[in-house]
Amino acid sequence: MGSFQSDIFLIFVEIKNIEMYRTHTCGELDMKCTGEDVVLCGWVQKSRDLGGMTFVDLRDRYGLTQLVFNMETNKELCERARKLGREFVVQAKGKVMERSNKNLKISTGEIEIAVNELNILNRSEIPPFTIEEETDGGEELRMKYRYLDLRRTSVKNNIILRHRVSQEVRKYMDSIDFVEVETPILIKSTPEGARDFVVPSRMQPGTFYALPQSPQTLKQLLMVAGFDKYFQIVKCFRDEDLRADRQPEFTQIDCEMSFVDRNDVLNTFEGLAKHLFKQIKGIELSEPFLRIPYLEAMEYYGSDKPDVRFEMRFTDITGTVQGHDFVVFDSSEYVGGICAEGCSEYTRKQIDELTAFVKRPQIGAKGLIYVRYNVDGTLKSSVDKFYSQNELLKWVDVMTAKPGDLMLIMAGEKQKTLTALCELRLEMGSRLGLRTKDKFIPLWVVDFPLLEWDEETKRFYAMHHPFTSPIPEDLPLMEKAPGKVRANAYDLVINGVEIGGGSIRIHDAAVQKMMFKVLGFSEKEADEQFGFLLNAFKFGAPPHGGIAFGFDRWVAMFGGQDSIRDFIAFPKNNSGRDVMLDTPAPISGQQLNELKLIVEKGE
RNA sequence: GGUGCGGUAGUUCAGUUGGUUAGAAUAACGGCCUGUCACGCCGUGGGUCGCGGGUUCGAGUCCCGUCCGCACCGCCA
Repeated sequence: MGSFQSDIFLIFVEIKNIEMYRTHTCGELDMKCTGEDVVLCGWVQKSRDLGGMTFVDLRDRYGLTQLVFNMETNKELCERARKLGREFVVQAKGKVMERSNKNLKISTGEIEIAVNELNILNRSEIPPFTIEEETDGGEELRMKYRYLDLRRTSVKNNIILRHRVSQEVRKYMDSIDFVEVETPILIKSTPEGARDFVVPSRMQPGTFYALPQSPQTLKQLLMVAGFDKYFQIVKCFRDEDLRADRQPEFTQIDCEMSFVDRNDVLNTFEGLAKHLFKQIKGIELSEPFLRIPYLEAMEYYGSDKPDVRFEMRFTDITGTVQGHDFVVFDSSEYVGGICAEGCSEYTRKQIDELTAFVKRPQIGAKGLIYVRYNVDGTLKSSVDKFYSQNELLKWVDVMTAKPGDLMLIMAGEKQKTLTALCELRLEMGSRLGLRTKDKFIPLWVVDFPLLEWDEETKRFYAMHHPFTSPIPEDLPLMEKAPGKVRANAYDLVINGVEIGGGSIRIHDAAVQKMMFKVLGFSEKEADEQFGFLLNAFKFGAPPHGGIAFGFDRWVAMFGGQDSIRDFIAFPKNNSGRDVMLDTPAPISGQQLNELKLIVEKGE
């Protein structure tokens, strides 16, 4: 007790005597500064006590600078330096000196500070994990002490990268006349889409705000208001289960424009994407981005977000292979395959691995058939019993295989098989090293279906949202074949990651009415849920459309990682908890009373 | 809601078929050391084997339940 208090007193005295905390950061001194008197502040990364002298690595946001203490020059100071613990906060005054032994691994490695005054600004407990690049800390511990984790270079750099991207977004959007407008966080719950987070109202007990899943309707109202180019970097909330690339609160670059068609929107935001790639990654994407229709993406890649860094498209060989008494193929709705270049020498073991891969419960394929197209032109397959070499040669033709290739084939119900082939294709892409982190191929997926049929509730749901406009030429189909109507919608996909999506919206009251009808909303229900929007559309809504980008994902992609978690300062864990804040948590009885809420106890 | 993997020293992990006092590395602490930068050398302390129950002469190890973490499926307009 006594010693703790005297420590406080000591620190207090030291702080009082400080006139200027620091003259430089720990990342900026070099040989040009030798001889200068400097003052540095930072955290003790590590100290190395060699007996006669002691080295201390001082760290701040900018880098690492070595402090040196010598028993011969100043015994008392050197002994104090020896007692510094990890993560102590100190101020060091001294002279910049050239090192006799240089460390070329760090930018300040040619110099060191010969310290003549050392002030301990604050002490630290022993950190629960090492604050180093190769930390010994596990995920959970790092999240609990996230403020310590954020001291580590890689996590810190991710957060700085995020800052840089947001700055570049604002710079670019401003340069093309977009206005950033903040929209409210306490809004209204809507039935469609993801589950809402809700906030109880105290003033009107029994009623609730909802947090926005996106500012969709609000940005449309801004279009009615005449802000013809709007954007916002904005938090969105969805109460759904988490993934490595999904957090319950996440950030979007939300954009909307008036008097535009699809091309205008795609071109504008291709511009933004190119700007970011240039500024952040130094990559010049000069070609226009590829555009492929949804149906084509599904047919050739089995996914609405294909990774097109490599080809390996699917070939439908149903017609070629059926009718040879091979019951697996004959009874299948779809038989398709991919051709893995140069893999004909795959061993039995490797093929078994792939078979096990597609049979995993998550993929659920029944099996995998292979055809080796050997370099000598012969063919070896797992279905040799049913197909002659001549028959197999037809497959080679259809799949445009070359000697040395390996054809991998799956069969079954079409949709399921395409999905399984998609996983197999990605796996082969990874195995062949075709999915390199430094290569970026953006792609617009267009012409999504407007509606999706749900078997459980026996009704259509909007694939995007209920304000997405149909492609004009499909409008006549709305009444008789709603499932066939294509939406004027688009996604930006980069390296198999859905980075953003949007659409041209409905601005015509009659079309909107038709849409609600197909979705099974009565006029009354539509009015209750979206009356504010429908009402606004009566007062001169301009034609408009827009897009929203997953900001966290985009930053993570620039940072070369699949998980967005380390690009968010304080993320939630797998089950939606903030383990640092220890929340969600119960609230007090008084709070519940004020809100007129009763919480049921137990299950 | 479901599937898989995991939970052992402050931390990251090992721990055989169920069998003596549960180990290693690292961190911490003490000592030695004048050019370290993953410093080196010597020494010391440190364990609710997630929690509860069961089987057994005996459980870190086997069984049941439960909690927590990670990845994935469902879900995410």
